[in-house]
Amino acid sequence: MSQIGEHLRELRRRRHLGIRELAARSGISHSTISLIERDRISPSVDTLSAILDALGTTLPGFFSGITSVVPSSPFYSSRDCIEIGNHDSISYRMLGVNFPNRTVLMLHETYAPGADTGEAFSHQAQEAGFVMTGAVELTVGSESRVLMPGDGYYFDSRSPHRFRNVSNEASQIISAVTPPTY
Amino acid sequence: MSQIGEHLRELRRRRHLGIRELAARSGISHSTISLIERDRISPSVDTLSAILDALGTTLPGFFSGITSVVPSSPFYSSRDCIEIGNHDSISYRMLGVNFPNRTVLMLHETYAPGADTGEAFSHQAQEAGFVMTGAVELTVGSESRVLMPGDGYYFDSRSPHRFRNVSNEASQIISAVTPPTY
DNA sequence: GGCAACTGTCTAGTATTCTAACCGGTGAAT
DNA sequence: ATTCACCGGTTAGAATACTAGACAGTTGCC
Repeated sequence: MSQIGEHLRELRRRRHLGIRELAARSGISHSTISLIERDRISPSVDTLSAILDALGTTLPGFFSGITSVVPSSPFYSSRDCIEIGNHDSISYRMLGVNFPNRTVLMLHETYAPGADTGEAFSHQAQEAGFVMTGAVELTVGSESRVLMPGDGYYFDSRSPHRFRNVSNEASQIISAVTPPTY
Repeated sequence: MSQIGEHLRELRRRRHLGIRELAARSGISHSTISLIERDRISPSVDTLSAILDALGTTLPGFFSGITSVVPSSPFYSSRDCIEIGNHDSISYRMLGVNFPNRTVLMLHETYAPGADTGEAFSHQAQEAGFVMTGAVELTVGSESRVLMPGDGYYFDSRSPHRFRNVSNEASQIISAVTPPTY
């Protein structure tokens, strides 16, 4: 929304390009670019991608350069941690909701007895965590192991992985994923 | 962009969320999400951002580039977590010792009653953590607060910060720092 | 067998982005 | 001072994203 227009305009100016010239190179009309740069419209990903192409940039590069200037409070009480799981048998409570340019996804995970994530496949990221309560069977690739409180894990998320609560009480894990693609 | 839909669908499935549930949380209609996931339309940045918000992800995280890493053994029992603290009153037990190209420093921190880190500056990084037991007074910049079990924090490590155990029992924190500037 | 509560897809209509053409302003050459 | 070339901004109309609601398939309960 906000910084996109400003950021785009700066990228263009840095290359000493006019709006019309950028339009010609990207195949997007100059009026559209003008509107985007002044935050009058929110471009589609296709449109933005075409423009960035002409600037020699990429979508990841573009968004990694955006930094919010809004400072947020460093403290998060229990109720500030928003739920991003499916509520039923598995709870994922996320930390740092409004943190600008968050680079790590920190979670407080709670699994009901018998809860199972099912197999999840490659997202390019790294995952680490400690088991706090209960007992969790973690499968990564073809390996499997039951982790007890105090134990932990660290694996590349590109390997298919799966968590299963094998205790008869709630299992809790504190985990971190970076980049926060989960 | 063809892989956007597939990527988005996988993110959603990984959380065991239905299209309708995600729609309700993001404020975007379920039909739109369906169309995006099947690459029938190219979402506007606003729309995509709203959806990613509900998934606990960010635009930079979503578009972040591909890094290939060869995984080692993903499991770490308690005794595999090496101590990097000073052993006296503060313990820092690190996860993923020999993980190649580690991008996050995951710690199990234990503070004896009264233990105090003193004021610390750090390199550019981000820190997040959950308090598990005890009570910890955290000071970041000029702000200070006592965090109880279940509470957490997330701040930019460039701000001077300090941890102090204000309970009469051991306080434990599970934390993550990225990049692992240690 | 229903019936209810899900799942994801499809369609008709609305809202928004995007384009083409036009607008006034600047500066340089004649 | 006119003309020309360029700049970015504005605006109807075309193209596309987005929404509400209907549809079919699946699961599970009675």
